[in-house]
Amino acid sequence: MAATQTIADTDEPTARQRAVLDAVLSLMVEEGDQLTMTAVARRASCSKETLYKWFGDREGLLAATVRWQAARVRAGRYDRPTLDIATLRDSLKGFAATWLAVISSPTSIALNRLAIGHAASRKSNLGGIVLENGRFAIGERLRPVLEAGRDAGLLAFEDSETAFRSFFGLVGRDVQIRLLLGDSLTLGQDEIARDAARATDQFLTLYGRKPSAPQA
Amino acid sequence: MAATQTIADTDEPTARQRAVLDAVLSLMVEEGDQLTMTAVARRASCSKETLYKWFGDREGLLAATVRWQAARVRAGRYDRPTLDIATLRDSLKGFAATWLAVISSPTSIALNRLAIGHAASRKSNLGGIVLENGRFAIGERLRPVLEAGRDAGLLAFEDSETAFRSFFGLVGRDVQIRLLLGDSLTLGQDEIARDAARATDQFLTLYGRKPSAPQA
DNA sequence: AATATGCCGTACCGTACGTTACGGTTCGGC
DNA sequence: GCCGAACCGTAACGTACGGTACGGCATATT
Repeated sequence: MAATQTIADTDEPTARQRAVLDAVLSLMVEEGDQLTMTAVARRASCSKETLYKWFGDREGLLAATVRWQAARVRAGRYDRPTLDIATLRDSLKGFAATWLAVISSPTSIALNRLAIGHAASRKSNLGGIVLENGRFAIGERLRPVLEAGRDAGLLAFEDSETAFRSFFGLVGRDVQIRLLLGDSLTLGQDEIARDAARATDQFLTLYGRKPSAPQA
Repeated sequence: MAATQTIADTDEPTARQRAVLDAVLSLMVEEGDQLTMTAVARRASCSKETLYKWFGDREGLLAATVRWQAARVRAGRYDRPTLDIATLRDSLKGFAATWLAVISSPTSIALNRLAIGHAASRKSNLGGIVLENGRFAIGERLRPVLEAGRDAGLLAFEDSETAFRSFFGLVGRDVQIRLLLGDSLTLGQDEIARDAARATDQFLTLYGRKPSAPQA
């Protein structure tokens, strides 16, 4: 290793390296297919030699890109779980809207396409990284909210994971798969807000405390 | 043109051609990545020249494969919409179970991965074909059931498409995206049946006539 | 000033793969 | 039994791309 600038899986990328990763993202979004090392080098105005020194190989570059984008998305923080139904509803709506905005963003679409393509061949963990930082990360962050809601007597469910998965389905519906397959589906700000509210209402209908407890 | 056996987009493939397409499917499922023309020819015990004569080029071969698999899945027929709640519930459960079985099958996963990978580059309509024969086909087939349920006073919704999308979300949840990204999620027969029943119950809770009408 | 380091730009290498071409074989029609 | 069409197996071609090597430049260090 010595003093080389090789970026390890855990290191923070430098500013220049982040610029390179942004170039990868922009190229992914615009060209989709043409994500070649030469194209990246040209877009980022760096040499291929530098790419290989920093990221090892193509896989390493892609993995670093996924992590970089994940770190950026993760930036949004969430408030403490609260005790009244209005705040709970707002929290859920916020989660839903954020999630819809993420999965409908061109960056997320391109990244997921890439990871899904690589999931076909075993030798690569891009899919795992995307799952870990997408689907599972949001699940982990929503869980305390759901459990706080249950503790406050606002929600009723046995397993928070199962409850979350229903919420996930009500929010996302067919949006992600349609976008991934190239359907021209556009979600504006107002549409996202409306869908988030609808999904939240439906979730509260299913798992709220007022009506009789659902679930077999 | 002349008497060549070139298969057009609308033609039915011959038995031998279907065998070739099955070889493509098996190769896709097993190898994922290694879907090369040479590998297909070897697996199908045919010459590459024949592949090109029959399917034009690689794109044509893949498109024919998608259509072939779609035709096979479409084989399942569905009964007439009925008028009592028990039959409606059974119809919905049947749809849900079928859909879960499809999206969790190795063939569907491999096919969707391929189509998603190709959706990144514009010049290909594999994604459109998959959408048309998957998501949209099932939507079209479920719609008469939903509308019959509404006409019979069992369901309440303004837009059958919107209602269907909620059903779609409640059934699929995070299953498809997790499988596409390589998550090791296995759905057995009993699990599918349980999930289908749960999703149907939840859908009926949201859109059934008995409780107050939901939806803003 | 001299040397070293880090990086850009580009040329280069090896390989994988889509596509084409061709010789040999099987088979239906005459 | 002969002819042509269809098809198999394989070799060959062209290209695209991952990865490497190298010359030049700019900045930092001594």
